Amino acid sequence: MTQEDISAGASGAGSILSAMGAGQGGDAENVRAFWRRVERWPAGAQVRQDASRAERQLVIVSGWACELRILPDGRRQIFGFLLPGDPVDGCGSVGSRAVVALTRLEVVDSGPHLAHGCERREAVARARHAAALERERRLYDHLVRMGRLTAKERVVHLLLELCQRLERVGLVKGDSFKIPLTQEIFADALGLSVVHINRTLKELRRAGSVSIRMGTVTLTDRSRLAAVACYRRQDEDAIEPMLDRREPLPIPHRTFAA
Amino acid sequence: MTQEDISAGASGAGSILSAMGAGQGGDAENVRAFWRRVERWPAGAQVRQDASRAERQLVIVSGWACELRILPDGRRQIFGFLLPGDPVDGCGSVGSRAVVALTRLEVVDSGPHLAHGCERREAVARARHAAALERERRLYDHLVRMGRLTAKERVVHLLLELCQRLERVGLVKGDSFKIPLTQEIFADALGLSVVHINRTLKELRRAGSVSIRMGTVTLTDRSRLAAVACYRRQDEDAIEPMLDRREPLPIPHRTFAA
DNA sequence: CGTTCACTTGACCAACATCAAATATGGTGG
DNA sequence: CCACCATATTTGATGTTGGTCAAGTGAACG
Repeated sequence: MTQEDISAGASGAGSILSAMGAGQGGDAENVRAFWRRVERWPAGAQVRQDASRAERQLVIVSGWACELRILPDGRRQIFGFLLPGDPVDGCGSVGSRAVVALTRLEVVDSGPHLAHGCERREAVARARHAAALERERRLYDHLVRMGRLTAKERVVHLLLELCQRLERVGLVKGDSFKIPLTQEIFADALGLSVVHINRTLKELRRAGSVSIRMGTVTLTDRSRLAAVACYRRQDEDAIEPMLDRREPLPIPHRTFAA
Repeated sequence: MTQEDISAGASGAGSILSAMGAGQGGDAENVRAFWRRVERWPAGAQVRQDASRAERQLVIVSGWACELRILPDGRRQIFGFLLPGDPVDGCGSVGSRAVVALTRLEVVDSGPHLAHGCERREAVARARHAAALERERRLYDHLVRMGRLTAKERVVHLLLELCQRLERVGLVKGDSFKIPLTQEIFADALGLSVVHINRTLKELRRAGSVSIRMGTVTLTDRSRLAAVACYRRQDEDAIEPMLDRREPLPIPHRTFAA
């Protein structure tokens, strides 16, 4: 896959990395200092957030990771994927989930940029905050996927999300992008079995809307796909249309008594 | 249900409300000022977080609410329940979900306590941060429920969560507590149909482990229930046992090529 | 070349959804 | 206190989605 392809352009506009001055905008000295601080993790490694240094705030430069939990009996649930430009930590959710590298990973610590007196402090803080909001929104989306969407919808919905996120960091070419995921990982993310993921992909492929082969995904008619999968892009969220039914929620109007 | 029952003791130790000095510990004058600022919402109302006043930070004093989203075709997904002592907003997740009151609701704004110079500032900020961490953890739990647990496990797991949270604010008597929820709301939270929720509850009742009647839930052997539902209490989370399989995650070790 | 890992397929089964109707339950107005 | 009504809960019959088991295929890597 060439790690280079995946990392290329990861410092897209608005991301934490660009706020740190890693992109083309920064002066050469700054960029060199940036890369000197990059850490690398092998695929499969568990990325630990050293609790003793709370101000440490890792950001992914290249590669993919995922957040997950494994139940005592072996069942796995993946909570989401971390892409280039994403911060590794939530609000600091230590103990409630693990972060595992899915590919070779390059990360930097954005913590120093939050120190008093750093000229980029404001921009980095803003970018981090925006990223946290988006992350929360993604968790809601994921909840909707698993709670209320069918298998086909789930797959399309997730692919659309990944496509949109990768697009923002310049990792989508035309209608195609690469995902370093096995069908098994897909299954663990979407709460389905590998076999059923496989059949669902086959079905989507047959319908011509989605093609996944050798780690390259192509989404031909994204707006149509978005409609069938109830996908709502990140930039188009008003709270109003989220409840515009005559009957938002059947509120219990009975008074419970012992 | 007597709103009074539900609100009683809601300012348990460690909560935001107790940090604000609403409990028995505070002086009378403070408590009176606290109650003067309480706002009320009717059941079914959508609690809006006025975007123009970002520093507004509502906390529930009494009653239940839920966070949810409704899809264009009417499918509903509830993301979680908000109980007395909980802050209404996430990190400020405007637009990605709605908050709806499930009962009559009493809320206060903890924003003023975060102003510079307030003597309780530190304590309130700490409590808010702790609440945010817990909330994130609950989202993960919910994801696991819907992705990897069976219907029976989901119900038990959610009931255990609610029980533990209510216990912390003094709303559990013995093994029993009250929930102002219909089975339909339960279904929307757990991604199941009402009918199947009903049958699952019946089954649990028959097994003697759980009894739900008239809005009162009784969990007899909680530690056994926790075992069967893969429930992990909030206080016992180490990250280690979360991945202690020989094979944490099958990492794609094949290099995808176009 | 054999081994390993991922993907694919078929046969069968269980969990859960859907549809429709009956039966509580509690609130309300007489 | 009773009859009535709207809401919730419960149940049965039936269909669909997705899981499980097992076996086979295909591609990379040593």
